[in-house]
Amino acid sequence: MNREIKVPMPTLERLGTYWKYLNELEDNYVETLSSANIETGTGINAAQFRKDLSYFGEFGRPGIGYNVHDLQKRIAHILKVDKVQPVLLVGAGNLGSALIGYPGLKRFHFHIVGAFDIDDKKIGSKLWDLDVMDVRRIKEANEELEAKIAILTVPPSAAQSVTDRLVDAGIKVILNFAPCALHVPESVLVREVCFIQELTVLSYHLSS
Amino acid sequence: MNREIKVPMPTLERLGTYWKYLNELEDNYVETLSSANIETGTGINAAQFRKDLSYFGEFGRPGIGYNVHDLQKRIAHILKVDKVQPVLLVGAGNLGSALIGYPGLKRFHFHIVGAFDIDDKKIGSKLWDLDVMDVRRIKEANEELEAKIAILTVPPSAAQSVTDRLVDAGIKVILNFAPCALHVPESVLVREVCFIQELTVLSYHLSS
DNA sequence: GCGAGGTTGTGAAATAATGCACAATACTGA
DNA sequence: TCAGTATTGTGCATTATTTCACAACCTCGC
Repeated sequence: MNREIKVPMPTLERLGTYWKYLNELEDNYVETLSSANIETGTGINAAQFRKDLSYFGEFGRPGIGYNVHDLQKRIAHILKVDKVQPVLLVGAGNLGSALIGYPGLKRFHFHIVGAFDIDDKKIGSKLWDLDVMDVRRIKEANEELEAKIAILTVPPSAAQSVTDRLVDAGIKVILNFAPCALHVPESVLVREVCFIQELTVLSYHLSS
Repeated sequence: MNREIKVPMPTLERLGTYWKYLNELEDNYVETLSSANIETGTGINAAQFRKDLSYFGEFGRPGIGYNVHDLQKRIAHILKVDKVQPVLLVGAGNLGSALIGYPGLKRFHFHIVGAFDIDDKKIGSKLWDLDVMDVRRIKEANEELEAKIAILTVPPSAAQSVTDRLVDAGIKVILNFAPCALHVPESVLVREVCFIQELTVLSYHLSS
């Protein structure tokens, strides 16, 4: 283990996979597992799993394996999902609405605590159990909500201006569903989710 | 250029980014660009862009750069998105509905031609302009539709059984939104889209 | 026609990620 | 107690990916 070296991005991404799998095992009352079980369950190489964990300390016992509950808790702590994470959602369209209704978010401790839009027709309406608020008041609203994470489901034309507001409102990381590159300060991290891009990769593999 | 060597996955993924960006430039009547422009516009290193293209041939002219329209067309051809790609969608819930209504799909030549569900209450209803069909009849339906691509937006508990049907119906690639690993034959390619995992990566970066 | 300035395509170097292999450790049963 | 079997954590070899650096090429203006 070595806390000084920065953790590779692929390791971080796999950590989420492990965590989801461990949650599933816990639900099924599995108490113990080995790295070989991880390989069977997730398709990720057993040595890779052990190496990934080694960035953060020691988690298992030689000859024994890992305790499912402990490992789940410790990975949750590393990923900062051991407590509820408040999340803002901007863009109350079809996709935004679908995300708010997505049961996985709550299950994994991401709670959408505020929904915003720029469209006067949407502002004030209900989206599930949330009131859609005016995106122009997002800074004000987030003084109370104190979210650091935002999900962006606006059309690409609005994405940059909304992003500027989010940064101003104290948002530190953004999950961007708009198919466009966002310009943010160094300190803010953006991850893109692009269905089109996923589909093009798949499309390429047809008949080749 | 070397057609014998298999193209790295990261290259393939970036190809989609280039293609989207080229479409945008075309819309803005830009005729010519250099690899340096790509770096500015997409954040991807200029040499990386040139190397990526080199897997498929020569595209630019030394001293000049690239023709936007030509490059767009040639990348579209490589990705097999130069013609309309028919797509099946299984799972007529919130997320499925949002995807059908997502304008980006049509714009980039992915046309959802059939929607399916297992729930009798949904079968027969309309989703936008599509009739929701019985997933048990998907093979039959796809004999006419001839889609090779499927999007899966069912709950994890149903994912594997639906996947088996999709494979049986001649689907070759699957975009999986269900948060679970799918078991498919060698010849079928699956890509996972997992919001939770994206959020955990972002969450990790809070305050570190 | 030629030099200056710009740009590609690509071999080679540098960097990053993965997977092997093994010492160290733990349990089980005879 | 000890042999046999299982499993971790990690150094190192391997493989994959990115980036550098430069020859080859193109245009323009004088």
